[in-house]
Amino acid sequence: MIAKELTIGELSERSGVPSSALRFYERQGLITSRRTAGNQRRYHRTTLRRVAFIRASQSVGMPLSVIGGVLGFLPEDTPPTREFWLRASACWSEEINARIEKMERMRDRFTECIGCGCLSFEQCVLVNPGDALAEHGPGPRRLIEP
Amino acid sequence: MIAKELTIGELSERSGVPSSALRFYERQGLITSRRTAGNQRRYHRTTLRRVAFIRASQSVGMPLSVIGGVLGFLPEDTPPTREFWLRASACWSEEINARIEKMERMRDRFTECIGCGCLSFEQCVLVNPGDALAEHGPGPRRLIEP
DNA sequence: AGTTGACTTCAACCTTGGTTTAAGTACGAG
DNA sequence: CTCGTACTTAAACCAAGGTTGAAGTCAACT
Repeated sequence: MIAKELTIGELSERSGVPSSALRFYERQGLITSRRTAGNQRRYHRTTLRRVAFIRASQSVGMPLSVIGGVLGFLPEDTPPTREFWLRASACWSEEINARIEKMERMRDRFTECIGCGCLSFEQCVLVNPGDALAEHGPGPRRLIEP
Repeated sequence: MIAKELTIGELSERSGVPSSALRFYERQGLITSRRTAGNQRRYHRTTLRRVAFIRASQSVGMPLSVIGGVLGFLPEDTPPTREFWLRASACWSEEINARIEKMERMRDRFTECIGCGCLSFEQCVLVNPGDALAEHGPGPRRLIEP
């Protein structure tokens, strides 16, 4: 038989991701599907990998928008190359490391600040944080420009 | 003169926090106010400290619900003791450290997983994360039971 | 051919941490 | 007392990442 396509139910069961979430991912452009004559979705088998990548990336804290950006480099109907995985991995690691460092700085400042009892609006970096909410980084440059 | 109470505008200006946010904090029970005959809010001066604590805690990633839990131990009309600050600091540091460790584990698993190319639903811890979304920890035990 | 279960869409709803807006009321300076 | 500014409320809205439900259609088994 020719490579079997998956219905949304099958993809859902095999990935453990609810159909509603899969439809949501598709609306967001993270996955794509063919439609049958009756307007039902049929997924290429490689979509399983894409979904796995999405969930794994989410589990390390990546927002869907960024994941989508990276998946844009992955051709829809071919299995991802080993190189893709390696670059994605490097990219995520970098992001995670940046976040860890930021949290470490925060923790140290907090302890310091509390320790000296200075919690006031004029002096304290924590209370008037400049970079505290600067979450919108440049994203996966490494993957975009290999 | 007797210890001056603050209007919401004064509290807002002195803390740098918009009035809308202060009203929101009050609805959430994080701060309290007396009302004038005309139904306007008047804040005790110590509220400035509470607000500072709220913003500092937010800046290290604490959700308002948890901050509220901790502030529950701080009497409304007296300035916070040094001991309170120290315990709160210890409490937050612990939380932050836990989050950092979790992210480090995630990063390592991700690299490992990607490195071996195993990104599949049955084997991969990342794809079926047990603790990935276990954000609802026991909260500030250390402060509750000193 | 009929029935059942899986599929379709759209819209409403959830949480967190607020902001914005409208309509109305209070406070304080002059 | 009047005027302008500051205050009050409720309700609607934003982002993310979906879930839930209603109403209707498709696919497949018998």
